[in-house]
Amino acid sequence: MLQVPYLRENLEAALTGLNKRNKDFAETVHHILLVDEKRRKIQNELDGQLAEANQLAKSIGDLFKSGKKEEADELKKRTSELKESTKELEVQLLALEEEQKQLLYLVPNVPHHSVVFGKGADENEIVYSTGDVHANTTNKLPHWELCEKYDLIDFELGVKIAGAGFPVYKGKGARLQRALINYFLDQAQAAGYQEFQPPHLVNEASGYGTGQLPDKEGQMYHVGVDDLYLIPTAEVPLTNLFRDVMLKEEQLPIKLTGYTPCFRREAGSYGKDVRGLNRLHQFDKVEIVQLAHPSKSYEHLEEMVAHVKGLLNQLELPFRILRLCGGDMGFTSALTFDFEVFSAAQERWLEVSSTSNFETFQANRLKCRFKGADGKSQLVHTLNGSALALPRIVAALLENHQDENGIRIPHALVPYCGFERIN
RNA sequence: GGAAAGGUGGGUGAGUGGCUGAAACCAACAGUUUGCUAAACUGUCGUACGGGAAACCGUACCGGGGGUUCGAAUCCCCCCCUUUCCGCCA
Repeated sequence: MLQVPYLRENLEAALTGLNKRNKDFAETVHHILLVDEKRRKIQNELDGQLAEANQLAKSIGDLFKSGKKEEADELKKRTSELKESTKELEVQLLALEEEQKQLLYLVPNVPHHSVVFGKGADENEIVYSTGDVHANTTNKLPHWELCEKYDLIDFELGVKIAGAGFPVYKGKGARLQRALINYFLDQAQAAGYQEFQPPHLVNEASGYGTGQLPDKEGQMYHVGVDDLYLIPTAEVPLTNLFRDVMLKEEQLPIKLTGYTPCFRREAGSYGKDVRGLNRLHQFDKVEIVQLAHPSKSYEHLEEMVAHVKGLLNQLELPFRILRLCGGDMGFTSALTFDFEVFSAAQERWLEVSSTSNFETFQANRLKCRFKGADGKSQLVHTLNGSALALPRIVAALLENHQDENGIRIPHALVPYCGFERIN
């Protein structure tokens, strides 16, 4: 969430930025500042009364010790008065703090200056593209047919075991999954990311830390008996490793990677969006995460974008990079680049990575800070990106690299697969 | 799941009602000494919020919440977590 002092001192800039999201937050922000003003006033008053009570308690103690019981009793009258009024002020203060917090949960991150105003996905800017994607679309089978033809993935079996959206990978299909995971992890490691294997279930505090709670509660599977959530992305456990942590400036940037399955309820999705591998309840993903110095975070974002770009080039897939407009950007993000691969048979773009800088928005909830040279603590910037999400990559690989003799495995992947062709 | 012990600052750990925001040690940082390293010595060394231009001052925080008291890390109640033993088990 946004920091109140930031809003207080940069009100105009914040509102101008928020306007790019095609929604008006002015009222909420002003409300926050109003509550903040009240809050500070009450705290000031409360602190004064508590200070007096502390003084009195000391005096009473001293008087007791020197046997002046009557004088002590006299002072006690005042303390009981104070006790009542401080109690009342405390209730007010807590209510204001809670109100402020609830209001802050409603306000998304302020978009970066490079983000344009836009109503939705149609207005995203294409900042990179590999060229004419429609040149290679004749006689292509959709990946779900290829999966059946070459016995790679059994969607029906998945329905039997769990339900729609839980595919069963078989034979070379399963091997391809494992190859992609290893390939992505190796590439991340080569780029300086330390590999982690985090838990796949997380507690409520972690959900709040990265912003899935309270906004997107319905997207996560919740294990009621133990009050745990299945992770929708490795971002959640990986970023939360640094919840409530005070770092040293020289530790930055911290670069993490991890493979995890991801679980998403995807309630309300239907039609061609959920066909085959397009949208699943469980899928595999390798994530990269960075905790960065605020003055360097946009350089690191560029670096992450370049990393993902490299992966897609190595997989020999047609793709494009979008800079999301304000209306399409996620709640917690300040700047997001989406990567979309072109699916040759479906002839549509499939999102395979979303790489974002959250600036201090997550760090504020996480309380992940570092101490600068001046000895003052400040919030880190958090960034993350998929590198990459598997299912749509698999869909694109199958559809784009198919020919009459089967499916060609890109060179980079052959050592990981142990075969050059699926047929 | 049953039983017991315990949760204090970056770490170890003292602290059973006021002199404790918290001893001591370690780590860290700055300085002195030193041919270099090491050692030794001196000093600094929690976080958040509020007030202030600043120096600084105030308040809160010893797992979380509530209570007793003029006054709580310390006493009482509830909850959470961790560790150990037993049971179960990949």
